[in-house]
Amino acid sequence: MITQRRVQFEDSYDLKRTIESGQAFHWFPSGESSWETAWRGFYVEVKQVSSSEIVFETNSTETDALSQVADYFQCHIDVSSVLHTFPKDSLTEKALDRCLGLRLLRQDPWLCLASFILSSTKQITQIKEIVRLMSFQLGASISCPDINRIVYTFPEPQDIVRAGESAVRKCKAGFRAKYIYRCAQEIESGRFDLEAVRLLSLDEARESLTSLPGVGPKIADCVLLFAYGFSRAFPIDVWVQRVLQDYYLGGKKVSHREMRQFVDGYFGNNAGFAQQYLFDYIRSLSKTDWAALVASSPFGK
DNA sequence: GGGATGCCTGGATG
DNA sequence: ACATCCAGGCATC
Repeated sequence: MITQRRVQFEDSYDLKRTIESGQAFHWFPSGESSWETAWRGFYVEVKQVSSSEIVFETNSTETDALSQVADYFQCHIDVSSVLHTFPKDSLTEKALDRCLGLRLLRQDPWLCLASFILSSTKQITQIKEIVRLMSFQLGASISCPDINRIVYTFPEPQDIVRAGESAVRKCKAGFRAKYIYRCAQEIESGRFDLEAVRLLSLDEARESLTSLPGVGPKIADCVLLFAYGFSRAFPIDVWVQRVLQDYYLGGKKVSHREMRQFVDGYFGNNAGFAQQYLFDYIRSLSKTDWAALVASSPFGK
C-alpha cells in the first residue's frame, strides 16, 4: 500500500537543486521531476508539483513514516527567517537570488558520513555512481510491487564489515574503500557512536568526527551540517575556499584558521545555509563571470 | 605547524 | 590515440 503527503510552502522549494547539488547522493530520477530512494528500509518517492509544492509517497506502513520524510526534507523550516540572518553583501544576495528554492536536508548520519568520505576528490556524478553500486551490490532490495518499483538501501556498517574492504573497492571507491571499511568497523563494533554526536557541542562534535579514519575538517562539517543540523557548520571545500580567499579576504593566501575566523564572525548562526547558496552559485559560474565577480569585490585587501 | 606528496579512478583537456 | 591533469580531501612526513 502506498500513502502520500502533499506539502505546500510559503517560499519556493526546488527539489532538483536540493537533491542533486551535492548534499545527498542516494536519490535516483524516477520521472520528469521526481526521484526515488530506499530510505530507513522503505521506498520513498518525491515529486515537484509546483515551485512551492512537493509530494512524497512511501510504501511504509509505519504511522509516522511520512512525518519522518517531512523531517528529512525539513518542511517545517521558514526559509525567509533564515535568509534574514545572512550578511547583506552583494555576492550573498546574488547567490540567494540565483539559487531560489535551495534547501538543506536533514540526513541520516551513516549514509551522510559514508557519502562524504566517498566524495573526496570526486565529482558529484562519480559519487552518485559509487553510492549506487554500493547499494545495489551490498545493500538490501526494497521492492514496491504496487507501483512496480525496486530500490536498494545503502549498506549498513555491519553489511560493509561482512562484505569486506575489497567489496567496497569493487564499487569504484578506490582508496576511499579503506576509510569506509574502517569507519564501518568502528561503528559496528560500538567503539564509535554516531548517535552520541547529537549530544555534543559543535566543536566537540567536529573533534569527535575527525577522529574517524578518512574524516578531516571538510567532511566532518558536511556531516555536521547535513546530518546533525549544526547550523553554524561551514564546510570549506576548494570552491568555498576560493570565495573566501579571492572575494572576501582580498585575494591573498590565507590559512585555514584565518578562513575559519572570518566565517565564524561574518556569516552568523545560519552560516551553513549561507555556505550552501554560495557553493551552488559559484559552481555555476563561468571563468569569465568568476573573474568579474572577484574584481567587483568590495572587500579590501 | 604549514607545505608537499601519494592515494584510486574516470573524465576532461591538450 | 596518448599523455597529462584534475576532481567538492585525508594521512603522512
